[in-house]
Amino acid sequence: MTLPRVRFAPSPTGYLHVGGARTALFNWLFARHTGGTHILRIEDTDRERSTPEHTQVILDGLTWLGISWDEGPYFQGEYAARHQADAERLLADGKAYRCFCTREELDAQRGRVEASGVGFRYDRRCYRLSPSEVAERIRAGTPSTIRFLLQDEEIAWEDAVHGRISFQGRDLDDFVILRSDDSAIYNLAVVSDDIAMGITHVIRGDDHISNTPKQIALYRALGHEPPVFAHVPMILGADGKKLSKRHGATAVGDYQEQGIYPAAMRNFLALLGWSPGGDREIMPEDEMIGLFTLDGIQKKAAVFDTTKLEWMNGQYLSALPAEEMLEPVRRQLARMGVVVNPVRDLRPLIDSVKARSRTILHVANQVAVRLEPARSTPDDKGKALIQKMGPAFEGNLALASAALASLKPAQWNADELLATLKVVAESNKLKLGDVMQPVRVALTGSTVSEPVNELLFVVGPDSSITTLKSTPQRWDGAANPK
RNA sequence: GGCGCUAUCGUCUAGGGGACUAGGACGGGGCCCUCUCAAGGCCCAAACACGGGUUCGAAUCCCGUUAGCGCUACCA
Repeated sequence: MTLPRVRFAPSPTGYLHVGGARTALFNWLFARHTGGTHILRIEDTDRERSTPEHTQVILDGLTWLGISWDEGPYFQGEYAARHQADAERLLADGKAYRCFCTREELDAQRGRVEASGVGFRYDRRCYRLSPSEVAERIRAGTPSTIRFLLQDEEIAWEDAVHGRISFQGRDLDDFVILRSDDSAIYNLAVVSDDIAMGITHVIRGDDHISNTPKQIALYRALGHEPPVFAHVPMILGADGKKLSKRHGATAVGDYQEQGIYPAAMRNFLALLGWSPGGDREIMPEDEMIGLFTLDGIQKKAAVFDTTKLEWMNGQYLSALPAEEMLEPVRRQLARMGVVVNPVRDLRPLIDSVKARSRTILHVANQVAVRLEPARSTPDDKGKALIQKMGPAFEGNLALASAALASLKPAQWNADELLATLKVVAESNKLKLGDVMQPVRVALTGSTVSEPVNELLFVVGPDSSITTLKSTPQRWDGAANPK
């Protein structure tokens, strides 16, 4: 048995859309699961809209997601000669014919037919031209396209995700396969390339279902068996409409910017329209590959739920060694204008905040505050606490900072810090929280953080004490509203 | 309009004729833990679109209706 050969075939006319990324992911997963070959083919035949920049964005996006390819990238534009030869072979075999209708004529025909409330199909007027008429027009240099002569017969296939799908030839059009400038139309180019590249399984979006009967007809006319088709469902926005820019982030680059970790994105995308069965959610790469099958693919379109993506990202971040997010965190800090001493080890800071973060951005924000606590400002809950405690906020803060200031450098560790704060609370007949919370808010601006003793440890003695002491002045307005 | 695809909690899904009092996850609500929060644990609310069949029995099979989506170019 020959190993499967699959391809991801994006057109470089925009960024890498999450829908495209998921199609790529399914192709890749299928290839890795079966030991087959994953081919990347850039469909750049739309010269108007295709750019090398877009190609690069797609390549970068796939790489970021950890989706690799074994062959390519091939560029469809390089196979124009073969496409043309295939079209002419069809013409010679009587399976296609020249059409001299102009765009304007066709638009007019279409307008008339659609006005009468029926679906438009080309009326084959050029197919009825006599050989001498055709020859005459060619001699006169009349531009022509080549149209495929579609037989009136049932065209059906066993779709790997939908089961049997069938179309009637009479519902389809004699579609153009070669433009008047001799360049191939999508359906021909795809079939020609898929045949040439030995593609065995075509895994692509649902929106191609209606192209499939035309492509099957082309395969047969060209003398080849069609591959297995697997049409994967679309990805929708929260309103149930096709995902588009209106919905906010739709490019994988956007999620990279927002601090999503690639493995989490990949895991989330895999589960959008595919399920291994049972309750599996968070899956390492090798397990996903082991479990992936085409019949685990959903028929129904899926809504992209950003909240669940962020939850999943948080799960990944919590489990990720700080080491592995060092680079993205550093990049983000630089973007925020936080100056970091190159020898400073950021890992303990990352470890202390990652469990409370859903994105790399959250991690970086919290690391920044721990690096420079003086940049903290109270958030809403922080302000509420300050108000609620009144003068006790500053008072307790002073008690805590005095005690902490008396600690020797060697005592600045989580255990000693906790013990010290407990002593402050007990000797002043305060609840632990009444001491802890002001410290936490002063250092971070937030009522949420790692345990306060760990926070102090990670911020360090000098920075902690300076910040604690300066906070009442720093926040004069916030601490004494109105 | 024509053709096609789809239909289980708000969302992602499990489910392949009896195991369904329809399971899990996100989100929501509550409790526990705790200096706070996150994580974690426990609990609650929340769905088989509708109508007909087939069958002893249907979320599961068939038909229809409705709704949503896709395609309907010398775009891909």
